[in-house]
Amino acid sequence: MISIVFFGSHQFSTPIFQKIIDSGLFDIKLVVTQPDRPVGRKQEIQMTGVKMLALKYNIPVEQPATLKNYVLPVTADVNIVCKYGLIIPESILNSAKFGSINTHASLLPKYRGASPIQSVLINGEKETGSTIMLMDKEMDHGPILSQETLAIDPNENCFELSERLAPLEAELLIKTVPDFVAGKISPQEQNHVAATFCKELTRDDGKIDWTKTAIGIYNLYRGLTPWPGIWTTWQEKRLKLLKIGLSESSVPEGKLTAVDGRLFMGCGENTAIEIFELQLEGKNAIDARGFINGFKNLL
RNA sequence: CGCGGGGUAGAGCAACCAGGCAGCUCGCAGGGCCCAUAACCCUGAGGUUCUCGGUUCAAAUCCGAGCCCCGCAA
Repeated sequence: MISIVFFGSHQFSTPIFQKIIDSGLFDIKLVVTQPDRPVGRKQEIQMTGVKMLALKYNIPVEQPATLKNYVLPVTADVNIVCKYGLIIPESILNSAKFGSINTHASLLPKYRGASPIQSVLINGEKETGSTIMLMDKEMDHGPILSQETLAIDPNENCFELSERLAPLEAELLIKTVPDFVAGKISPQEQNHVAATFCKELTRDDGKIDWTKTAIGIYNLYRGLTPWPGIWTTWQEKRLKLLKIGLSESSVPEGKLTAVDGRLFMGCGENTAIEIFELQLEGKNAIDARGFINGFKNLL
């Protein structure tokens, strides 16, 4: 059995970790995940999903705050890293017998970085995929072991795409690792000149630029749903647009407009979106109809 | 004690600051108009104004305490 140390912190890592456990192919010696952190308005301390799983299966957990000078208490055949969230020093990467393997939710060398799933949607890509690769000291830079492509539905959002990508990635991973350890795969160097990058997203990335076209804004919406979501300002307040769609209507750019009980916003180049569900700062989320009824005199 | 908005009819809002019959847009029920309608006209039902206490002749409104929802922030 192949012994592994699993590194993961993000929500996306949880189903993949589950799959690794369920496969029964691996001897999981240790889980490394980020420290429990305060979350939400009440700042309640919460552990990562990966840690919850580890506890459930009685797997030892380490949560170093930093990996500087950190030494793994065990060594394994392979380190598997899946959205751990911190840069892992070379000394740790090289501590495993066969090295460290990373999963990345894009068709590398495209979309290296922290937000591949969001970014492909924002850019309106038609396809994406999963890549399993060896890690080196640069981010998402190592030789590729395997890759699989997935077509993107023009209307799916980040959550839905993640839900489809995660099992694909998990399958590919548990197939690739044993083959690699058995020497059946020769790693392929990435075509570094073709590399593109995506940064970590913040709430500010969800602020809508109404001079962009409707399709651009719709893609932003898809990429940032459910987090951090897209928003604009209205009556000096933050207005989140929770559910929108493309529209053929012709309405003024950047102006919230009600027509026949439906809500529209004009975008660049005479395009428009329709808003179905929205939320004003300090208020609950409501549908377009309720919004129009309440703010009729302001629309 | 991180900052801020809010709780009023089934939904969304107004009235609160300067206390005096609780209102608007929808929805719902009934009726009318129409070839017909989610359109239009008329009528109606539906409220412990989050809870508890205080001030007052009088509290949705002012004061105090509590519960709940939400936007930031992390």
